[in-house]
Amino acid sequence: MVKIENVVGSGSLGVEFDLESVSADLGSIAEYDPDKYPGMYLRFDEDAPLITVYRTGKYIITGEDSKDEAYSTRKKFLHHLAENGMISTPADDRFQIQNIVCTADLERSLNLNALAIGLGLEKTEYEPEQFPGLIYRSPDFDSVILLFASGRVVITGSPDLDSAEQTFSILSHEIADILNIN
DNA sequence: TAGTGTGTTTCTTATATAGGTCGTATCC
DNA sequence: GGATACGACCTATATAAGAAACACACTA
Repeated sequence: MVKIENVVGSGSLGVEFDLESVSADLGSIAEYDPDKYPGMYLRFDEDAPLITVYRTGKYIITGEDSKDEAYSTRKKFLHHLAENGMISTPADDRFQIQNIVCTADLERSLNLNALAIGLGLEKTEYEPEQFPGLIYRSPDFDSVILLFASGRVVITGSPDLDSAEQTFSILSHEIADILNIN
């Protein structure tokens, strides 16, 4: 079972913003400190996902746990800008999901040293002194996989859930083969 | 050598994972 | 004061974005 933990999407509104005045107009939902970072942060609620808006009109949505919710947040964001007269509607913002972070569980503990050898040393990085997880990069996948001794798995870099599920399925079979051989 | 131009790196945000370290709090 | 417990934060991964700070190459 692959579960989405974070979705990152980006778009471009094709208009330039004066972030100083935009943040002043939007009030408490906006946070802008150009000395700290050139982007303006926008959050509709305390636990809501974060929207980072740039001077060029480009923006990033992070912190959603599904693709649909990311699109829903984008819709709310565009509606809010239109309501405040900052953009015209309908806006063609070329919004795209860029990255999905997923977790999964192999439901068995793993010997990461053995797994690094089995999966191929050229495709894996495992330095437990530096980081407790094994990093697996296969040319067969779009994404990068982090494997932990507990059997928990993090899949990151996927453009969609189908791709992450496919990656996890292939990985599960590869690991099963390795463990059966050993 | 100084100035300019280009390219690279770092910063920030979200999120899971887990081991290690560090600081703070509580108890004896 | 010492021991233990707990939380926070660091490490790494992907991804977008813009700006600043660098490093390096080239020309005058």
